[in-house]
Amino acid sequence: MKVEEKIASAVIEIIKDNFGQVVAPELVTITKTRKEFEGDFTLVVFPFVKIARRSPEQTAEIIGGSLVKEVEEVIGYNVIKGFLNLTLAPEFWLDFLKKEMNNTNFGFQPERKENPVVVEYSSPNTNKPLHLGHIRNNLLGWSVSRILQAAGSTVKKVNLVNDRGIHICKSMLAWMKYGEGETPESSGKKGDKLVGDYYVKFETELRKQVDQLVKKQGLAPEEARRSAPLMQEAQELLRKWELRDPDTIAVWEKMNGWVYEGFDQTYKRLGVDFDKIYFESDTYLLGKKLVKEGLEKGFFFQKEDGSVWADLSDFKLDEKLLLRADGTSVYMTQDIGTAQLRYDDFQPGKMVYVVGNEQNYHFDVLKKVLKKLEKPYAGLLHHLSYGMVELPEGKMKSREGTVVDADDLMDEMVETARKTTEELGKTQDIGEQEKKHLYHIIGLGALKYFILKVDPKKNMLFNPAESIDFNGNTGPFIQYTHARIRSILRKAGQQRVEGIMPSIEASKLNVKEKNLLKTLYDFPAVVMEASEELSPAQIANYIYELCKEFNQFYHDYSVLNEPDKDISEFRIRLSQLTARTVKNGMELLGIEVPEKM
RNA sequence: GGUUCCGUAGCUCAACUGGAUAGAGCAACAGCCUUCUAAGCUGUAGGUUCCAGGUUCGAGUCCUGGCGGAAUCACCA
Repeated sequence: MKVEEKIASAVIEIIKDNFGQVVAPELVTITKTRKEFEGDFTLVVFPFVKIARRSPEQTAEIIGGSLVKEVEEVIGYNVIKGFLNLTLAPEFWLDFLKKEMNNTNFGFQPERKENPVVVEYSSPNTNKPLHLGHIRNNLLGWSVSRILQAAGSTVKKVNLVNDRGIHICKSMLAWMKYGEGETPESSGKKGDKLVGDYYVKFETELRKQVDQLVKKQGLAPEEARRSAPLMQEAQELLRKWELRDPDTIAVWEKMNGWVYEGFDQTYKRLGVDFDKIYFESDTYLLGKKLVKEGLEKGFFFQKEDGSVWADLSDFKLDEKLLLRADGTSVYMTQDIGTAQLRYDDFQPGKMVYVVGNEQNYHFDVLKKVLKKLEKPYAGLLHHLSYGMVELPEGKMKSREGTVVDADDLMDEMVETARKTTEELGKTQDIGEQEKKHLYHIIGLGALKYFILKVDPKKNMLFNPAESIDFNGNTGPFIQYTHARIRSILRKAGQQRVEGIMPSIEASKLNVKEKNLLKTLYDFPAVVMEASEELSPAQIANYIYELCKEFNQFYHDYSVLNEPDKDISEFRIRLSQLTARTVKNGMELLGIEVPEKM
């Protein structure tokens, strides 16, 4: 049991004994004592003053006095206003270090045998290359999966590829009409980029037709868009696809194959992976089937034109289309199918969908529709809704060419890492292979940290002109801190690092060492918190704080040149646990930490 | 217009879920390398937490009403 819990239950006992009432555990808030006050943990006594019928100060005095007697770790206290600051025996912190210093899994919980959590993320369309928005999605999904796992859950990472639908038909059509047989090999283009180009081509050609129709026939722009020949052809292509027309399927398979090759490269470089990949082309039929079953059972209704709808008015939502009049499926249909399939595949205890907040309404509806269908997993859905990545001029728009391409961005980051490292003159004793790897992990570290340190639900801003900093609250700062510690540990030598913990007098601990120990102590709780909140940002902010704490210690005291041998040994252990915590924490963000930089 | 989310230093973000005097980093200014890696450390300056009420011992956080921004309300995904 953790000390905080021990103190909390002691507090409940003390209140019962002294004031004759049992208080709810939620009222007992124990936090870390702020730096400007003396103490380690702080109990807020305001909630108990009514029960105690005494002033906050008197109440705190009574509880504080009893805690010193009842809880052996607590050796002192002071009262400031309604805050009871408790001081723990310094040995407590040393014992903590002793216990954890050789634990390579510090902060990670053993796997519980429970139903897995299925995390869906990435979910790209196969008509466009990945951009900065996808990067946020992928990093979040991967990191959240890793954090859940660290907190003891079994996790299945899945990707749902949007490989069918009208948008895919658009790039197919453009390639068939204007492509002249171009392939990634013939053009040297990355597969996803090539297909993306044809999607753009479709849009530009379509726009020409629309402009014509508006000018010559005076149609409204929306009407013109619908009736333009290219749009008609795309829709015809979709119908042919759903009828499994062999020629259409062949083109579709070929072009999607190019895209997957391109995506795989990007995923690999980004360091994300999946346990299972779903394709909507495999799941939409199941969705249709479920919708039809729902119709037969009377959960849904049909309009005169044959389209199928869900009436969600009992949930205070309106009607939602589930199948078109021509029988083709929509987005919602597919998601019904994939939810079912996923449930059948994994028997999950929870299904997390990492999808942008622009789809909040969609997921609200999906949950309600599944409830209408009386599916047991309707309540397991959790939409991890994250904010958009915005540019200084606003949202990224592919039509205006303001999209930040994922591959280009990674190139830039790695290049900046190279330049910065060379400018700092740190490349001497590093081999070529090693350098390449170093630039990669620094560049991606900067990018990943930049994105993951922001609370997922908030929109965030990315300014391409300013690029991403390597100083201050950044990935490279943390990587640098790790490299410095590792440098000390290398110099200390394996024997000293792996030796036993010296018995030093607890009273010799200085403030920086104690602060560092206290911060390290928090790590397991931070991991749990982050897994409950599905928030990598909490990990990022924690590691940053830890690094700052270490750097202060590093600045003020020497580890290896400390004359008192026991203290030097102790500091080696302390540094060791810090390095490991940094490493473990960064691993949860998918960021590697170097030995040297 | 309805619904949802957001609004914190010039800029980018925190604030342990209602707790003490709202904190970091960038940018600015002033310092610290003969000493384990200066991608570091220390200091100065920067705030009516959008506004107005309310709830209570206590509000950036909760409730109401404004103002400003974003998303969504498709037979797009």
